[in-house]
Amino acid sequence: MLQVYAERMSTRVEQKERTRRAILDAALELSDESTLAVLSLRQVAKEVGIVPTAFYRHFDSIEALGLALVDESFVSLRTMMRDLRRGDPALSDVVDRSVSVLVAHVHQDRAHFLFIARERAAGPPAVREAIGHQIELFERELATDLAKLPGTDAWSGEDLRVLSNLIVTAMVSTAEAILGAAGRPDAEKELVEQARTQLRMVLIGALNWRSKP
Amino acid sequence: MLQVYAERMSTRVEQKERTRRAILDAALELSDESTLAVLSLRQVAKEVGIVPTAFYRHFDSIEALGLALVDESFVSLRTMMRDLRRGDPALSDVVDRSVSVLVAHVHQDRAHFLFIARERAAGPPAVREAIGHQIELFERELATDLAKLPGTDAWSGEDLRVLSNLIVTAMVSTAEAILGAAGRPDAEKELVEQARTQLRMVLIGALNWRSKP
DNA sequence: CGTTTGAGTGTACGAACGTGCACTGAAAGG
DNA sequence: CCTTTCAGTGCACGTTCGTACACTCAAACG
Repeated sequence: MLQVYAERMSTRVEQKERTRRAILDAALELSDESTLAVLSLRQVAKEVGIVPTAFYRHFDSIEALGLALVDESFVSLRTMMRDLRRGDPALSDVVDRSVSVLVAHVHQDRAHFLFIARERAAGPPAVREAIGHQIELFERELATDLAKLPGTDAWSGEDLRVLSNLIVTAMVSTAEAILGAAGRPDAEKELVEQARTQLRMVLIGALNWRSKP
Repeated sequence: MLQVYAERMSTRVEQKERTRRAILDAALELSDESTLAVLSLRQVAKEVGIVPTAFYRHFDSIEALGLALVDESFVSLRTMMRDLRRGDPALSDVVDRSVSVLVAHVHQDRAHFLFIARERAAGPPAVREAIGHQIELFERELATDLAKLPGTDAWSGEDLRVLSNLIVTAMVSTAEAILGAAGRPDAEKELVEQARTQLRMVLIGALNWRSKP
């Protein structure tokens, strides 16, 4: 039953995985216009080239499909986080580098970012919850990273969490704005500059924290 | 034709306005579950108690209804802004007061805030655009208010705009979080405290701006 | 090599959708 | 008082939807 010596993927499961991928891709593409909530099983099936009922071989419902897309999207984001963590130099250029990495990933994984931005606010409750949970994990990771920076010794864990939330919120907003500025490089450039300035403002506030409570 | 001496509203237009209001209210209520995009004309009509085709006597489409709801929602927000501007004392308590006013208005106009939060990200393009435009106006108003505060003399208009955007972004995020924390007063209390801390951090950063560029 | 498995097919159904069209009847207007 | 206006009615249509059910047929299994 189980192919222990995986010399080659059996064609059966290969084909199933290929169809599953096609469904995920089609859903991602189709939900770019409007929302997951208005995405019909039949639309997806037609786009993929299968009969509607065959959809159930892969997902129980559109909502289950949505949860799979959330997981997939956040894999991209974790890659981004890893890129960000490569070398943690002084504060001097950490801002520029962070924003650059964010922008690069937004372009590279446009569909996933669009999906998250939309469904975060308007998706089915389960999807919204899943996204909220992932973002919360992000905030926690950022907090532990921030704790490693010099000058944060006297900070409480609570303050670190609050600061992380502020930064993540600002970055999410920046990502959404960049998505909305597609095809207008000048507008995007301005947004990038704005994000850098904001991040610097926040960091300056953070570094002066506790001294002026 | 025009009732110049408006002794009493004629019953005809009164009734029409009443139905229009009922449609707006029904749409607001129904779109709380899911999105405007999945809201059907027939659902709204049934909720209101009219026949589907009668809907067209008031709106051309669900999207037009959405635009009307955007206008209506931002009337609430402008009321909030006016409340905020009443007396502009020292920075000392401006933060606490601003957050309190925001929270009060979120509770008072819950449906409108929910509508804006959802449609901002997932509504029809025209609706998204209208919301984005209104938020931009907010940022501009906030920028002119900030310019009146002491200590901002050396600021460029650009920096003011960037700061306003950051603050508005944080407040929008706070409002969304509070909406999501309905019925959990402890969680809300924590969110309020977080918002206050964040606003203070940002203001400290702003006040030290230019000195540490 | 015969048997089992399961991804994908084909048909068919009832429900909900947007909208066109002809209508009614009471309030507003002259 | 007679006429016009128009919010709301009632019906009918073609589409799209989710899903049930019985099926095929090739790969995988033993």
